[in-house]
Amino acid sequence: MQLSEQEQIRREKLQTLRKLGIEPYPADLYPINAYTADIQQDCAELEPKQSVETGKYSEVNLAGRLMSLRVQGKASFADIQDSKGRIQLYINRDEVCPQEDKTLYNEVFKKLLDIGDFIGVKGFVFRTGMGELTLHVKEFILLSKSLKPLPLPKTDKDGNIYDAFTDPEQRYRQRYVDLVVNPHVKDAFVKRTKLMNTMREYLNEKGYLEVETPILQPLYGGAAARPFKTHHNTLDMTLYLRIANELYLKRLIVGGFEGVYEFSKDFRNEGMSRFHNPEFTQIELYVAYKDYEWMMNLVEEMVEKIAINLHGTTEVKVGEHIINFQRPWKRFTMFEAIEHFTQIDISEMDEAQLRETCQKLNVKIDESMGKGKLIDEIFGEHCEAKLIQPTFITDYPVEMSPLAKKHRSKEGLVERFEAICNGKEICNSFSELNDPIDQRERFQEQLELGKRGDDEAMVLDEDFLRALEYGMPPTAGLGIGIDRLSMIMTNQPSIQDVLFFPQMRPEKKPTLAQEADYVKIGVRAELVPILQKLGYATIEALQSEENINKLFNDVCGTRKKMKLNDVKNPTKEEVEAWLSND
RNA sequence: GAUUUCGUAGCUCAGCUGGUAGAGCAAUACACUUUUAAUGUAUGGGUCCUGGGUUCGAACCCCAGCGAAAUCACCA
Repeated sequence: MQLSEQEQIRREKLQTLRKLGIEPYPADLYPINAYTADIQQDCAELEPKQSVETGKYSEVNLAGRLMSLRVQGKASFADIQDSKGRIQLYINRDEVCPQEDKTLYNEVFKKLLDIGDFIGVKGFVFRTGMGELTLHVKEFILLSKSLKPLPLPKTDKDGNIYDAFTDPEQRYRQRYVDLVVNPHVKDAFVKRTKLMNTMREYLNEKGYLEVETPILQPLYGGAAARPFKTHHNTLDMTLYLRIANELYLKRLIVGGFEGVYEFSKDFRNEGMSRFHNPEFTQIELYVAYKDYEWMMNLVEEMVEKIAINLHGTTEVKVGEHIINFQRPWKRFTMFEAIEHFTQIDISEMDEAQLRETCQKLNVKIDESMGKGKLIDEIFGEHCEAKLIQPTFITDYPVEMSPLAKKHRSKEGLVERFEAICNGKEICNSFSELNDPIDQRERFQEQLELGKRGDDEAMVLDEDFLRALEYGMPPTAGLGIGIDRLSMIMTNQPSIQDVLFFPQMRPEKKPTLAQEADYVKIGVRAELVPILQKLGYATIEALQSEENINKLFNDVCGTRKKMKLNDVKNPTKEEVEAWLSND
C-alpha cells in the first residue's frame, strides 16, 4: 500500500519516539478523574485569569484525543476531546520541563504529537484572559499515536463550520471518523439508545417479558417480504433470516406468557433507499386479553413518553415540521382518510369499481392486486404522505392483513391500525387472529395470491397453526420500526444516519501486488517502491509493459527523483528478465 | 431495477472555449509565553475514479465500467 507523505511522516515520528524511550502504545491503564463536559459545566462561573485552587478541578486527570494544536513558542494551546466533549489545554515549556532538558516540550510535544493522538493530561482548571475555560497542564503522556490524519472541520467564533467532513460515502464507510470529527452524529445515536431504553423501561414496568426468538427460521413469516436465504450444513437444510418474529412471539402467548416483547433485527431482501436498509430493527409486543383499541392507547402513551425523555417536550422538530406527540392523536378509519383526502367514498365498492377509481386517481395497479391491495395503493398514493402529525389509521381491508382478527362489527375489515407520522408508517398493530380455522383459510388465500404472482405472499406455517389450535387468548400485537422512529425523533433525513454501519457495496480493493510478488519475478526488493511509485500496482500491469527501454529509463529516473541514493539502478538485462514470463 | 447528478492533494473545493494541475485547511522547517478558524515566512505533497476512443494535445469531449447521492419503483 502506498502511504501518503503525511502517513509516512507519522510513522517516522513513531520511530523517533521509541528512540527517545517513549512507548507510543503503552500498556498501562490511565487513571481518569474528570470529563471535559463536566468541567465546562461545573466551572462555568470561573472568572477570566482565575484558577481553581482547591478540590477536584485543581488536580484534574483527563484523557482524550488531541484535536487542535496552536504552538506559540514557549507556550502552546491545544484542544482535547474525550467521550463527553472538548476542552482547551495550555502547556508551558518550563512547567512541563522544569529541568534543563526541554526535549519533552520542544521535541515530543511540539514535533512528535499530532492531531488525532490520544494523550493523558494532569493539571488544574483556569480561564484565560480571552475567556476560554482551559486546563493548565502540568504533565502529559502519550497514550496512543494516530497514524492517519483526521479530516478536520473548523468552527469559527460565529459557529460557521469550514471544511466539514460531509461526503456521505466516507462518513458511512468510516463511521469511526465521522463520530470523531462530527460530534452531532454521536448525539443521534445516543438518542436512539435512549429511545429503546425508554420503551424497555415502560414495558418492563408493565410486567412484560423481554424475550429472544430465532433469527434463523426454517419458514419465514409474519410479514409480506422477500427473505434472505442461507444454508445449515449439518442439517443440510435451507434456513431463512427472519423477516419478522410475530409468529414466534404468538407461540409464547399460547404458552402462557401474558406479555412478551423483543427488539428484533429483521432482514428483508429488497431495495435500499433512505428509508430502507436490508437489516433493520423492530420492536414487537404481544399482550394477552387485550385488543387493538387498548394497544392504540399504549402506543400513544409510550411514544409521548419517548419524546419527553429525549427532548423534554412532546414537540419535536422534524425537517420543516414541528410534530407534536401529545396525546390523544387524531384517529381516522382508512375509508375516512381516503374520503378526507380524495372526496371519494370507497367503502361500498367491489374490486371492479376500485380498479376504476384507481385509474381515475392515477394510482398504478396491476393484475395481481386484490381488493385489499387496491385500497392500500389508494391510501399510500393519496393519504400517507399528507399525514404529518401522528395519526392512527384504523380498520384495514381483510385481504392485506392475513394475521389480524376480523372486525367485530364491520364486514370485510380487520381490527388493525397503523400510526402514521411525518408521512410514514411508524407502527402497525392489530387484534391478533386467534381462530385457527380462520387463520388456515387466510394462509390459503395468501397461497392463492402467491399463485397470482405476488412474490411477497405469506407461506403456510403448519406449526404455528398447530399452536393456535391448542388455543391462544385474545391478544393485541404491535410492531414499531425503531429506525424509522429514531429518524423522526432525531430529525435525521436518512436511515443511514441512525444506523452506525449502514449496508453499502463493498469497497473496491485494487488487488495490489505485495513486495514478495515483485521479488518472485526477479525484482530486487529495494526497487519495489520505485515500481509502485511508477504506478505498476500489479504484476500484470508491469508485465504488460511492452517498451523495455521506457520502463528501464523510468525506473532509473524515478530512483533519482526519489533520492534513493543507496539503491543500485537495475541493468537493462535485469529489467528484461522481469518481463519474461517464466 | 430506471433516471439525473457527482468522483481533482489527507479534508473542503476551484479549474474558462481542450493547451505545463490550483486555493484554503492539514503536513514539514523557522519565529513567537494566554492564543483560538492563532499569526508571519518558506517548502513539500496529485493514478484528476478505472479502461478505451477522438485529437498534434484530454481533468475537460465521446463510449464502457466501478462507486456514491438524489428522485422513482418494491418495501418497514
